[in-house]
Amino acid sequence: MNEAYRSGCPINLTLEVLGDRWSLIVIRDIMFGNRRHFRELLQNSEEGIASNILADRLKRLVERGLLSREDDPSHKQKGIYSLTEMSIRLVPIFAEMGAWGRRFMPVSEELSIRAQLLEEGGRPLWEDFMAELRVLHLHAPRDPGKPSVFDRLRAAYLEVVARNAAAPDAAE
Amino acid sequence: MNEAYRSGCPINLTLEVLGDRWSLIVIRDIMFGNRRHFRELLQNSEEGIASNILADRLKRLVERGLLSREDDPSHKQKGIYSLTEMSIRLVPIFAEMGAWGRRFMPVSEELSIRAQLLEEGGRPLWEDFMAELRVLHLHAPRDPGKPSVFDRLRAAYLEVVARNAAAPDAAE
DNA sequence: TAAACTAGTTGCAAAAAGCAAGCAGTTGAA
DNA sequence: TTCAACTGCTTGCTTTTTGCAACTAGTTTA
Repeated sequence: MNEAYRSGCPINLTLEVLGDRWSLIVIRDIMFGNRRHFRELLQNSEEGIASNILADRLKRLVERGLLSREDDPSHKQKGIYSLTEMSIRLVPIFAEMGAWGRRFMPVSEELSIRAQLLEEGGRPLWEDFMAELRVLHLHAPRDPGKPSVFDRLRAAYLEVVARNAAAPDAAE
Repeated sequence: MNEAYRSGCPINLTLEVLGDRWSLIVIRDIMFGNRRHFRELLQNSEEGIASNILADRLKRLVERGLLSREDDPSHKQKGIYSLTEMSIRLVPIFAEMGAWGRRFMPVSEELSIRAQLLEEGGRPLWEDFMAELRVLHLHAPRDPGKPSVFDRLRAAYLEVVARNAAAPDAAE
């Protein structure tokens, strides 16, 4: 439990907590896909995470304050994983990573539409999105006037999926 | 050499290239510390990277287009590693990671002063810094009017180091 | 009451990271 | 001209992490 960090550099410390192949993927699925249970995270995983690694990452992320876990009142075995302020504040990093990936990597259209919207919306949209994640995950009061960024991102994604299902030759 | 990616998600693809414990550390040292040779990267490494891992990462990053390597004309054995446009565009990610690390992790004052300046300067400063990295690494023509962001970051760092050397009890 | 579903475990193989030492070629000073 | 120091790595070995597949104990639903 005694964590000795390699250095006090903020980039290094961020990397020590998030710099592996799965931690950010798990947080991404909770954040953008609203997957809150173990099975949802396991079975809907685009990248196919293994159950032992998912279990390990969830445990580690809870220990380190990036996620919280509560029992689901509707099912004695289910746990509900939620973002914390610490992970909600990763939104700008996700947005920048998405923008970079879109520019330099062979992304698919379907999976990059959300990154595009986040990039185009810029910091004001990120702030709205973070406020909304606080409603979803931290029981913050909902701002009645605001349209949902979360829903907008999901709708855009589903629209692309539907369009590509209709004309599968144009996919990717 | 046949790279099969786990998915076409931009965040995943970024993670597949940079999501390990050392790649971004190496790029950080080249970018902010202007370390251009193998030995410089090895011996001045704050985190103590091993030589075999450094060799492997340099090779991988060159293969993947994040660094380029040229022979140093002044020494037959030396290679000079440079950033590419692909890695220069990581500046916003570094800035956001630095800001996040400063907020949530136990950073040291000395090593976080640059992150603080980048955060305060915002995107306009990042753009200036990227322009300057293009001069240093891509042989872009220097803009004569601009004061150097790189020098400013370094000066701020050295100032903190000097201050803490004078009053070592206040050091983190 | 049995099938299906829940959150994980367990055991083992493969890959990656980490450590310490070594190496062939190059340079610069005596 | 010779030798120590320096160059970018490499090698051999151990430890840690990842990945795969099967399995488990308890819970819910039909």
